Amino acid sequence: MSVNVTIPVSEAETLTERLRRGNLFAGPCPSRDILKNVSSRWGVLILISLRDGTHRFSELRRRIGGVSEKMLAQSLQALEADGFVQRIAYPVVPPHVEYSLTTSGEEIARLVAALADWIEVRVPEVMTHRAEFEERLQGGE
Amino acid sequence: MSVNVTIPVSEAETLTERLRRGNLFAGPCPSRDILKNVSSRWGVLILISLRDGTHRFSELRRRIGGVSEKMLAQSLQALEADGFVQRIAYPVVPPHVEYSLTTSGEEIARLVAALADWIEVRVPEVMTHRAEFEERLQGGE
DNA sequence: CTGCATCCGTCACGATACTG
DNA sequence: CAGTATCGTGACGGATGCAG
Repeated sequence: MSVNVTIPVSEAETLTERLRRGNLFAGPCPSRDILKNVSSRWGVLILISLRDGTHRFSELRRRIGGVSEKMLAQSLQALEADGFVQRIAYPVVPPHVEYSLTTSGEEIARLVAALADWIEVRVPEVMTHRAEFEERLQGGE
Repeated sequence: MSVNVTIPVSEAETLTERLRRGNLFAGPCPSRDILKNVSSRWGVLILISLRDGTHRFSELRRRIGGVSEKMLAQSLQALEADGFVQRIAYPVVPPHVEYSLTTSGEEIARLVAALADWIEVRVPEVMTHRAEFEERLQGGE
């Protein structure tokens, strides 16, 4: 369970540099897994969805277009295990389960949402660039 | 090539809300692809690596632990097509190719790096939480 | 050195059916 | 309603060989 990783530290050692405990550039570092859960196809959308409060399983399922029950449950569990999502199950029938962000979940969701916002705003430019890029491939060959 | 997507707009319409052109929550929106390239296993590390300047193919390969030639080339091309990475090939032998961030690449790399930094710092807490979570599963069953 | 092409194993993912 | 179990497919990703 050790996560000690040697990292190169320059003379100009910043604050986050001193606090950094993982190293994404080292292959077997657990930070890779964490990033994977958070930045996965459905992980991103779950985190963003939960930013506006508590939601039930079926609400999330409806909100997130194209997600299957299996993947939603799986992704939610991964985020719960990492401590980003809190799950509360009320022992009633029919079942009632609520999902919300933990404190650290809110923090990381903020960063993820910033990335998502940037992308959604820039979709047109990127698509244009993609078209030009592929056009250049045609002409160049 | 149309990317028009209807999005719900509340009365409190923010700035990014008005500029938003894509919708990650709609299944077939191209924003999903963009996010995928950027937040992919190797895309993240490439963007972060290029933040400190221009690098050659083999430099990136060495720096990013565990990446294969194939995936590095593939990921770089995806990022180039989307306009985040600029590729300059010098017509010499042996070949010499340099990769760097475009302006929009720098912007998105900043956001990705913020996410990565946050994760690397929190690796220990998350690992602890994971252990406790799995322990609870044992005891609860 | 920097790729591209090919083969091939793995596993992520979706569809479906079933349980509490 | 909120999952779990099972199965089948396809995409992802690694290894190797080759070209410019």
